[in-house]
Amino acid sequence: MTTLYSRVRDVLSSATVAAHAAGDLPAALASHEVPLERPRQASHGDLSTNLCFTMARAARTNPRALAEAFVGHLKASDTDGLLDEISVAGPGFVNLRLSGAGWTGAVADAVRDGAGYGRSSAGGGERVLLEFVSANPTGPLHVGHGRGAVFGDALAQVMRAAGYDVDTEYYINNVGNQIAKLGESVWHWVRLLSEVPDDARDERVAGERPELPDGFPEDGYRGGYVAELALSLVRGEAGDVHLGVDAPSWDDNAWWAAKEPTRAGGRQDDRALADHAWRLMVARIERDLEGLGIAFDGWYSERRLHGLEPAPGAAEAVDAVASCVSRLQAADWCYTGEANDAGESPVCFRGTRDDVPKSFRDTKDRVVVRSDGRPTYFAADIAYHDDKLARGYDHLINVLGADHHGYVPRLKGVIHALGDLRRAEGDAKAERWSGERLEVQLMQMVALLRDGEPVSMGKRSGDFVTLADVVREVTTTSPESGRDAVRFIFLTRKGDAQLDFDLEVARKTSMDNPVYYVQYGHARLASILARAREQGIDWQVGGVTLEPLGHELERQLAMTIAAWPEVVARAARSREPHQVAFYLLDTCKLFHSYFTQGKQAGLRVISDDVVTSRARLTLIAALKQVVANALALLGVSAPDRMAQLEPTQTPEAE
RNA sequence: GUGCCCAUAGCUCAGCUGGAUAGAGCAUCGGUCUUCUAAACCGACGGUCGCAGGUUCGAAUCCUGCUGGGCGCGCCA
Repeated sequence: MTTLYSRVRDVLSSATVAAHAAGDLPAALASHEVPLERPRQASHGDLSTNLCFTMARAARTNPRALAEAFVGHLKASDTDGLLDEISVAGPGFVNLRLSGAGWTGAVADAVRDGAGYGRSSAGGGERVLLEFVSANPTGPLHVGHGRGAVFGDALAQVMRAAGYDVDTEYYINNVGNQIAKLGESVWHWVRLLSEVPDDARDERVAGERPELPDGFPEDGYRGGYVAELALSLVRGEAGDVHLGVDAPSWDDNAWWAAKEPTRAGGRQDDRALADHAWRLMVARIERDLEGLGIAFDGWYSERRLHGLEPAPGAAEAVDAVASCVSRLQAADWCYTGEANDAGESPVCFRGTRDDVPKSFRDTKDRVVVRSDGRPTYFAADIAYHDDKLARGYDHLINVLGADHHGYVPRLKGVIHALGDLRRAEGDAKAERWSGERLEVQLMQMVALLRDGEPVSMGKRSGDFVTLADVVREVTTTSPESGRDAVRFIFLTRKGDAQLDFDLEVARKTSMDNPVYYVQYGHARLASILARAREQGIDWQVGGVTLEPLGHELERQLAMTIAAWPEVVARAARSREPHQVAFYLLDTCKLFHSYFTQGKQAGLRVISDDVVTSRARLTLIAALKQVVANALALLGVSAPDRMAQLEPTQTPEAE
């Protein structure tokens, strides 16, 4: 499907071919290579290209002179009459003013393509695995996780629309010290609650910070959610769990004991408890994500990598971690490190090797298997990324919290090493494995505020405001509003700057909180079309002419519609879903302006002039389509109607 | 100590492979509803793009140094 931009690019492209043949331009450009942008100033035309600049730089000539020669070929290439005026401006811009037939074409494009308008094949079907959130299942999600979640989810949608083949995945860290600690914390609550009459239990665990049981570990998880979790276990709501009565010994990881029974470790009962605890947390995380409209294509269990459970559909568990480590060891990517006092040695990853490209060479070799034989988190991650690539993905994107940035080069070094290893093993599919295959999108921290005052978010302290709490609290006018507001707030800024999330601001329904501005725009567009239906004006008949469109604002609106496929492609390429959010704001601003002028200056969409009304209704329909498509990519609802509020009214507080 | 991210209007933020006179919203001030939703619109006010150099036809954007804020640098995950 062609778009206005692609049609104009075709014209420019063939003009470069003609100009090049005539010796007026140093090179010819393919259509997709032609730079095309909307000038900031309307007087500079509808579209503009600076292709003469880049060519002049390469050929070391004067861009202005190139432009003068180039425009001579444009008229002849414009066989469909898209261009009205062609001019050279400034140091070498070529400015284009489109003909009416040209710019109204964007309106027709949007109406024709409907929900598909804006989609493209720019991504070329590249298979991408997008991993995000992946929060440890030791507590509920907080707002920081929410930011990564919303970003990742919107990015997946945007990239899919731009022609990437994206799968999303959540990596469950259900192995290791933190899980053991969760199990231990739950155990203390279970022991306490077992001795409390059932009708008194609810009160005992109530609140964000219930009084801890005696003997609760200093570094345990203190949040009320742990008590709730224990309560559901005690009541058998989570299935049949055998509850131990003695204090557990988590010093050595229970999971390790299962793997290597010869080592001293936790008992079967304790493992069962930890196992139930993280599963319940994962279920809660999944529910909280659903509250934000987020569902993952896959959930990947770390236990699987350690051979503690089989892959879905597989008969037997495989210890991929051990396999990766031993193979890396054979290829000298891992080696036995210095022994500790007990004479036990760790295994280290040689991320400092000279043949690791400098940008992701590590400053220090890292332990993958501890001296006591237990693999580290890093070891599991090696196996995990090996598995990701082995599944056939061309490109891996990990959305991580900014506090993990030091980890990134190490991980890229690992992929480099795995590629080297796999090629040495004769794996033809590993031909292109390199550190560049992994891309990390860092999300900076979120500070939760209430009226400008910081709200504490420590997981261990128990003084905890969860993501679900936040969504619930910012819910204002409709059940979806909390989700919509939270998503839009996260998506109206880039991910690389820290973000203050103020609960009071998020509760407002004013322009402090622009999601409503955009939704109101959509509702207004919908109501115009509804009005047209009431009055029996059918704009969807054949032969509707767009010729009556001609007002400057209508031209700008059409050009905005024309830009939508470009916005999607660029947002996907640069991994910046916020560009879609700002596009929405710009588009709705233009529309609101048009609408108000219509009321005040005889530019009404629906008038006695049926031919003009039909043309304008088509424009409105195209706009509504574009706004709806953009909102869909962001996962924000597009209401056809919004309840009217009094101008100064703020929603009633709960 | 060392590495990464950030610094644009009073506040919150955009600014597209370097491009034309740096833009929104909020706040402040002043206007606009008998007619498709005033959750809207129009106007005014407001900037030495943290500081200092450099690269070039051209720098908020690229490079170097500095200042300030955040975050890493574990046989934690």
